[in-house]
Amino acid sequence: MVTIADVARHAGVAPSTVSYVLTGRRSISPATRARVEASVRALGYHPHAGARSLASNRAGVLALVLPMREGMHVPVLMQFVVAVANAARGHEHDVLLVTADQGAAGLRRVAGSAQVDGLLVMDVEMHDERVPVLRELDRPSVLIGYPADAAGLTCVDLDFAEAGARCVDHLADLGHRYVALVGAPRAVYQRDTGFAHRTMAGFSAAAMRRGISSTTLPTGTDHGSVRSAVAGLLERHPAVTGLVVHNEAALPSVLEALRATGRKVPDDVAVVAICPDEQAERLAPRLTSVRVPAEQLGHRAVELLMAKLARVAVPPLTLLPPRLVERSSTARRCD
Amino acid sequence: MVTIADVARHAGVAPSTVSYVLTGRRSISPATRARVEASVRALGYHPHAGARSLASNRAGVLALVLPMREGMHVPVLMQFVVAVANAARGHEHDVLLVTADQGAAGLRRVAGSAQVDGLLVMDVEMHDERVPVLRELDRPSVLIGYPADAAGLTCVDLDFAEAGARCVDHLADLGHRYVALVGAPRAVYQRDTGFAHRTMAGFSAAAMRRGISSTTLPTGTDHGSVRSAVAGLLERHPAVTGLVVHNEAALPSVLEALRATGRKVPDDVAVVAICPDEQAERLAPRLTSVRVPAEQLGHRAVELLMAKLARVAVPPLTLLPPRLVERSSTARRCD
DNA sequence: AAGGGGAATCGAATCGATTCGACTCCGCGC
DNA sequence: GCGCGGAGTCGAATCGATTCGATTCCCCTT
Repeated sequence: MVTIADVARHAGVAPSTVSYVLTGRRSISPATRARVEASVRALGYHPHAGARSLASNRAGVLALVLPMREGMHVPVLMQFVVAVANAARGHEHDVLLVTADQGAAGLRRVAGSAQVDGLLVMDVEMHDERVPVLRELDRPSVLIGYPADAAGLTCVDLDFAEAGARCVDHLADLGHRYVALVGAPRAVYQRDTGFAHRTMAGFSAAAMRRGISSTTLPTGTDHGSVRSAVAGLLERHPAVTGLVVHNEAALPSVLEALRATGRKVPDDVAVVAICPDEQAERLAPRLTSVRVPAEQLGHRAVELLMAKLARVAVPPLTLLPPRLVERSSTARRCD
Repeated sequence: MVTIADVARHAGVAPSTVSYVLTGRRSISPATRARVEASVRALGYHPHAGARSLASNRAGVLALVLPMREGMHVPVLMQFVVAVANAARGHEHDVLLVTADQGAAGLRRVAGSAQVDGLLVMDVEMHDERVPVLRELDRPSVLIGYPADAAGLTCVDLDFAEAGARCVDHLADLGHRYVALVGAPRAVYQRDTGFAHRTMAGFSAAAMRRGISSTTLPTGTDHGSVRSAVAGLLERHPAVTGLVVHNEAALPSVLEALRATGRKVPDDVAVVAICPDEQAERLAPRLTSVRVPAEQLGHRAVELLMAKLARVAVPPLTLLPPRLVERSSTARRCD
């Protein structure tokens, strides 16, 4: 292995000088800088990560705590992971994967062993056992999603309440008087997940505000159950003309189910989805949707974490504003 | 931070003794062991990862190089990632994410800085720029998928050629005389990806062997293009009665397209998919399929890497045998 | 000409674990 | 009774960077 001493010898300087060239923490004459950089390249020097972390008390690694539970839409999750990895690389950091099934102990382990400088935690529940642990850790963290008690934490999320409301407003503006929310699987609500609750709350509140009728139903992800759920909904509430779908995995089946009952989109029933743009583009018809900005969320989460690492103050809660994009699954309603 | 010296003092022993208790590399009297373990718990001691890696020359971390390119099916990929993370934890290792867009330089960086003990590389192409780099690195690696020249490497993969053949055999056994392969997006073939080629080769060879007609077509992933591709296929080759689909993302659209042309599955056209079991179970009708054993592959890859780290010899190529599960999308054909 | 000050560099201490050699007991065999 | 060997423990060297004074040198001011 090539060490900093080897580079120093090769360049004819002290090891500390090499270090200062590399970290830029002290001024270095252009001549020396050039000589050292040449030696680094000539020898193919990479600083030893362990030694660096020991001496500098910085690991150059962020922990990303993955959720692995029922009802999460995997492609969205993956977009997020990749966005985080890229953003982290932009700040000279790598990403260590921690699976959620390691629970709070996993957080303690990676933080306690100084393996990571900070933590990103996804899919936080309203009452999450990991939240108190994060508070007591000596390392900064950023949550994606936010728990009931977010005091002392830094959270990022899409403003799901506003997203639900936007969908209703859009439908109401188009003349719909009765709308339904086709939501996440029941399990997601049962385990008290913030984003599902908030969407529902925003949806219902907006319907009240606009004075239109609304109903909601949780939905599974397999074709059969989605189909029968949608059919049941339309049977019980035949006046429903607008659907808000917050369940990425069920989207194709929802459209199929509408087709099967002979309803045309958007003429008989309008559909607004909360899902990533690519998915909205890929289905037929192309869906009016509020995008889930996984990429942005990941990016922002890393920015916030880096700021905390640099001891810069950050807002406790960052809610990204939802953006609704109109496509072919909604149209003005002429009653 | 609690150090090993703190633990040693608390337990009334030398730091080295604490280390031996923790690593088990020398014999320790039961009494001392108990005392040290109690102190470790009492103080909440976690060894400093950097210090450990510096002293022992082992990082306790594996690199996982993620593909991030067109045509990969994300849920399968994610299954794989999680399987790797869990398997690694089972061997006291963590997983560091390296995105493929960092290319060979990324590998050099994480290996050169001793950040990881070994590397897992996914989605290897036939002529992959990373392969020569892996050969020259001083750290062991395992590839998922295998390149044209696999000399000196360790590779794991599903036996895709055999998988393609199994599908054909199954259809031939049921009496089909004309089968088609609905494959990956054209881009996947163009960039010379092993698994797509091998499936196709196995498919075609088996058709020859069984003396039945066959045709193949690459397919996109968006609804419209899949639909027209399938419609076109059936128009040009009306005698086709069996479809082998090796394109997870296109599956729902393929079924839809068949329905749209008025063909019944399995009565008019039989369908065999190469996809994860859950997906086969989730669609309507439930699909006869050869499973893509992402979980097993990840697990096996980690096992192989750990063996190499322990300097145990391992086979250069591990091909997992495909398993075909019969479901409702194929049935005996009575001509 | 003396002295102040900043830029550039060096040397040595430091981070926290692992590991090797050495030392102390103790029991056993002869 | 002496020596031998193994079990158990300790002490010190070591891993490879960072970082904090300290030092040198030069320029500029007064």
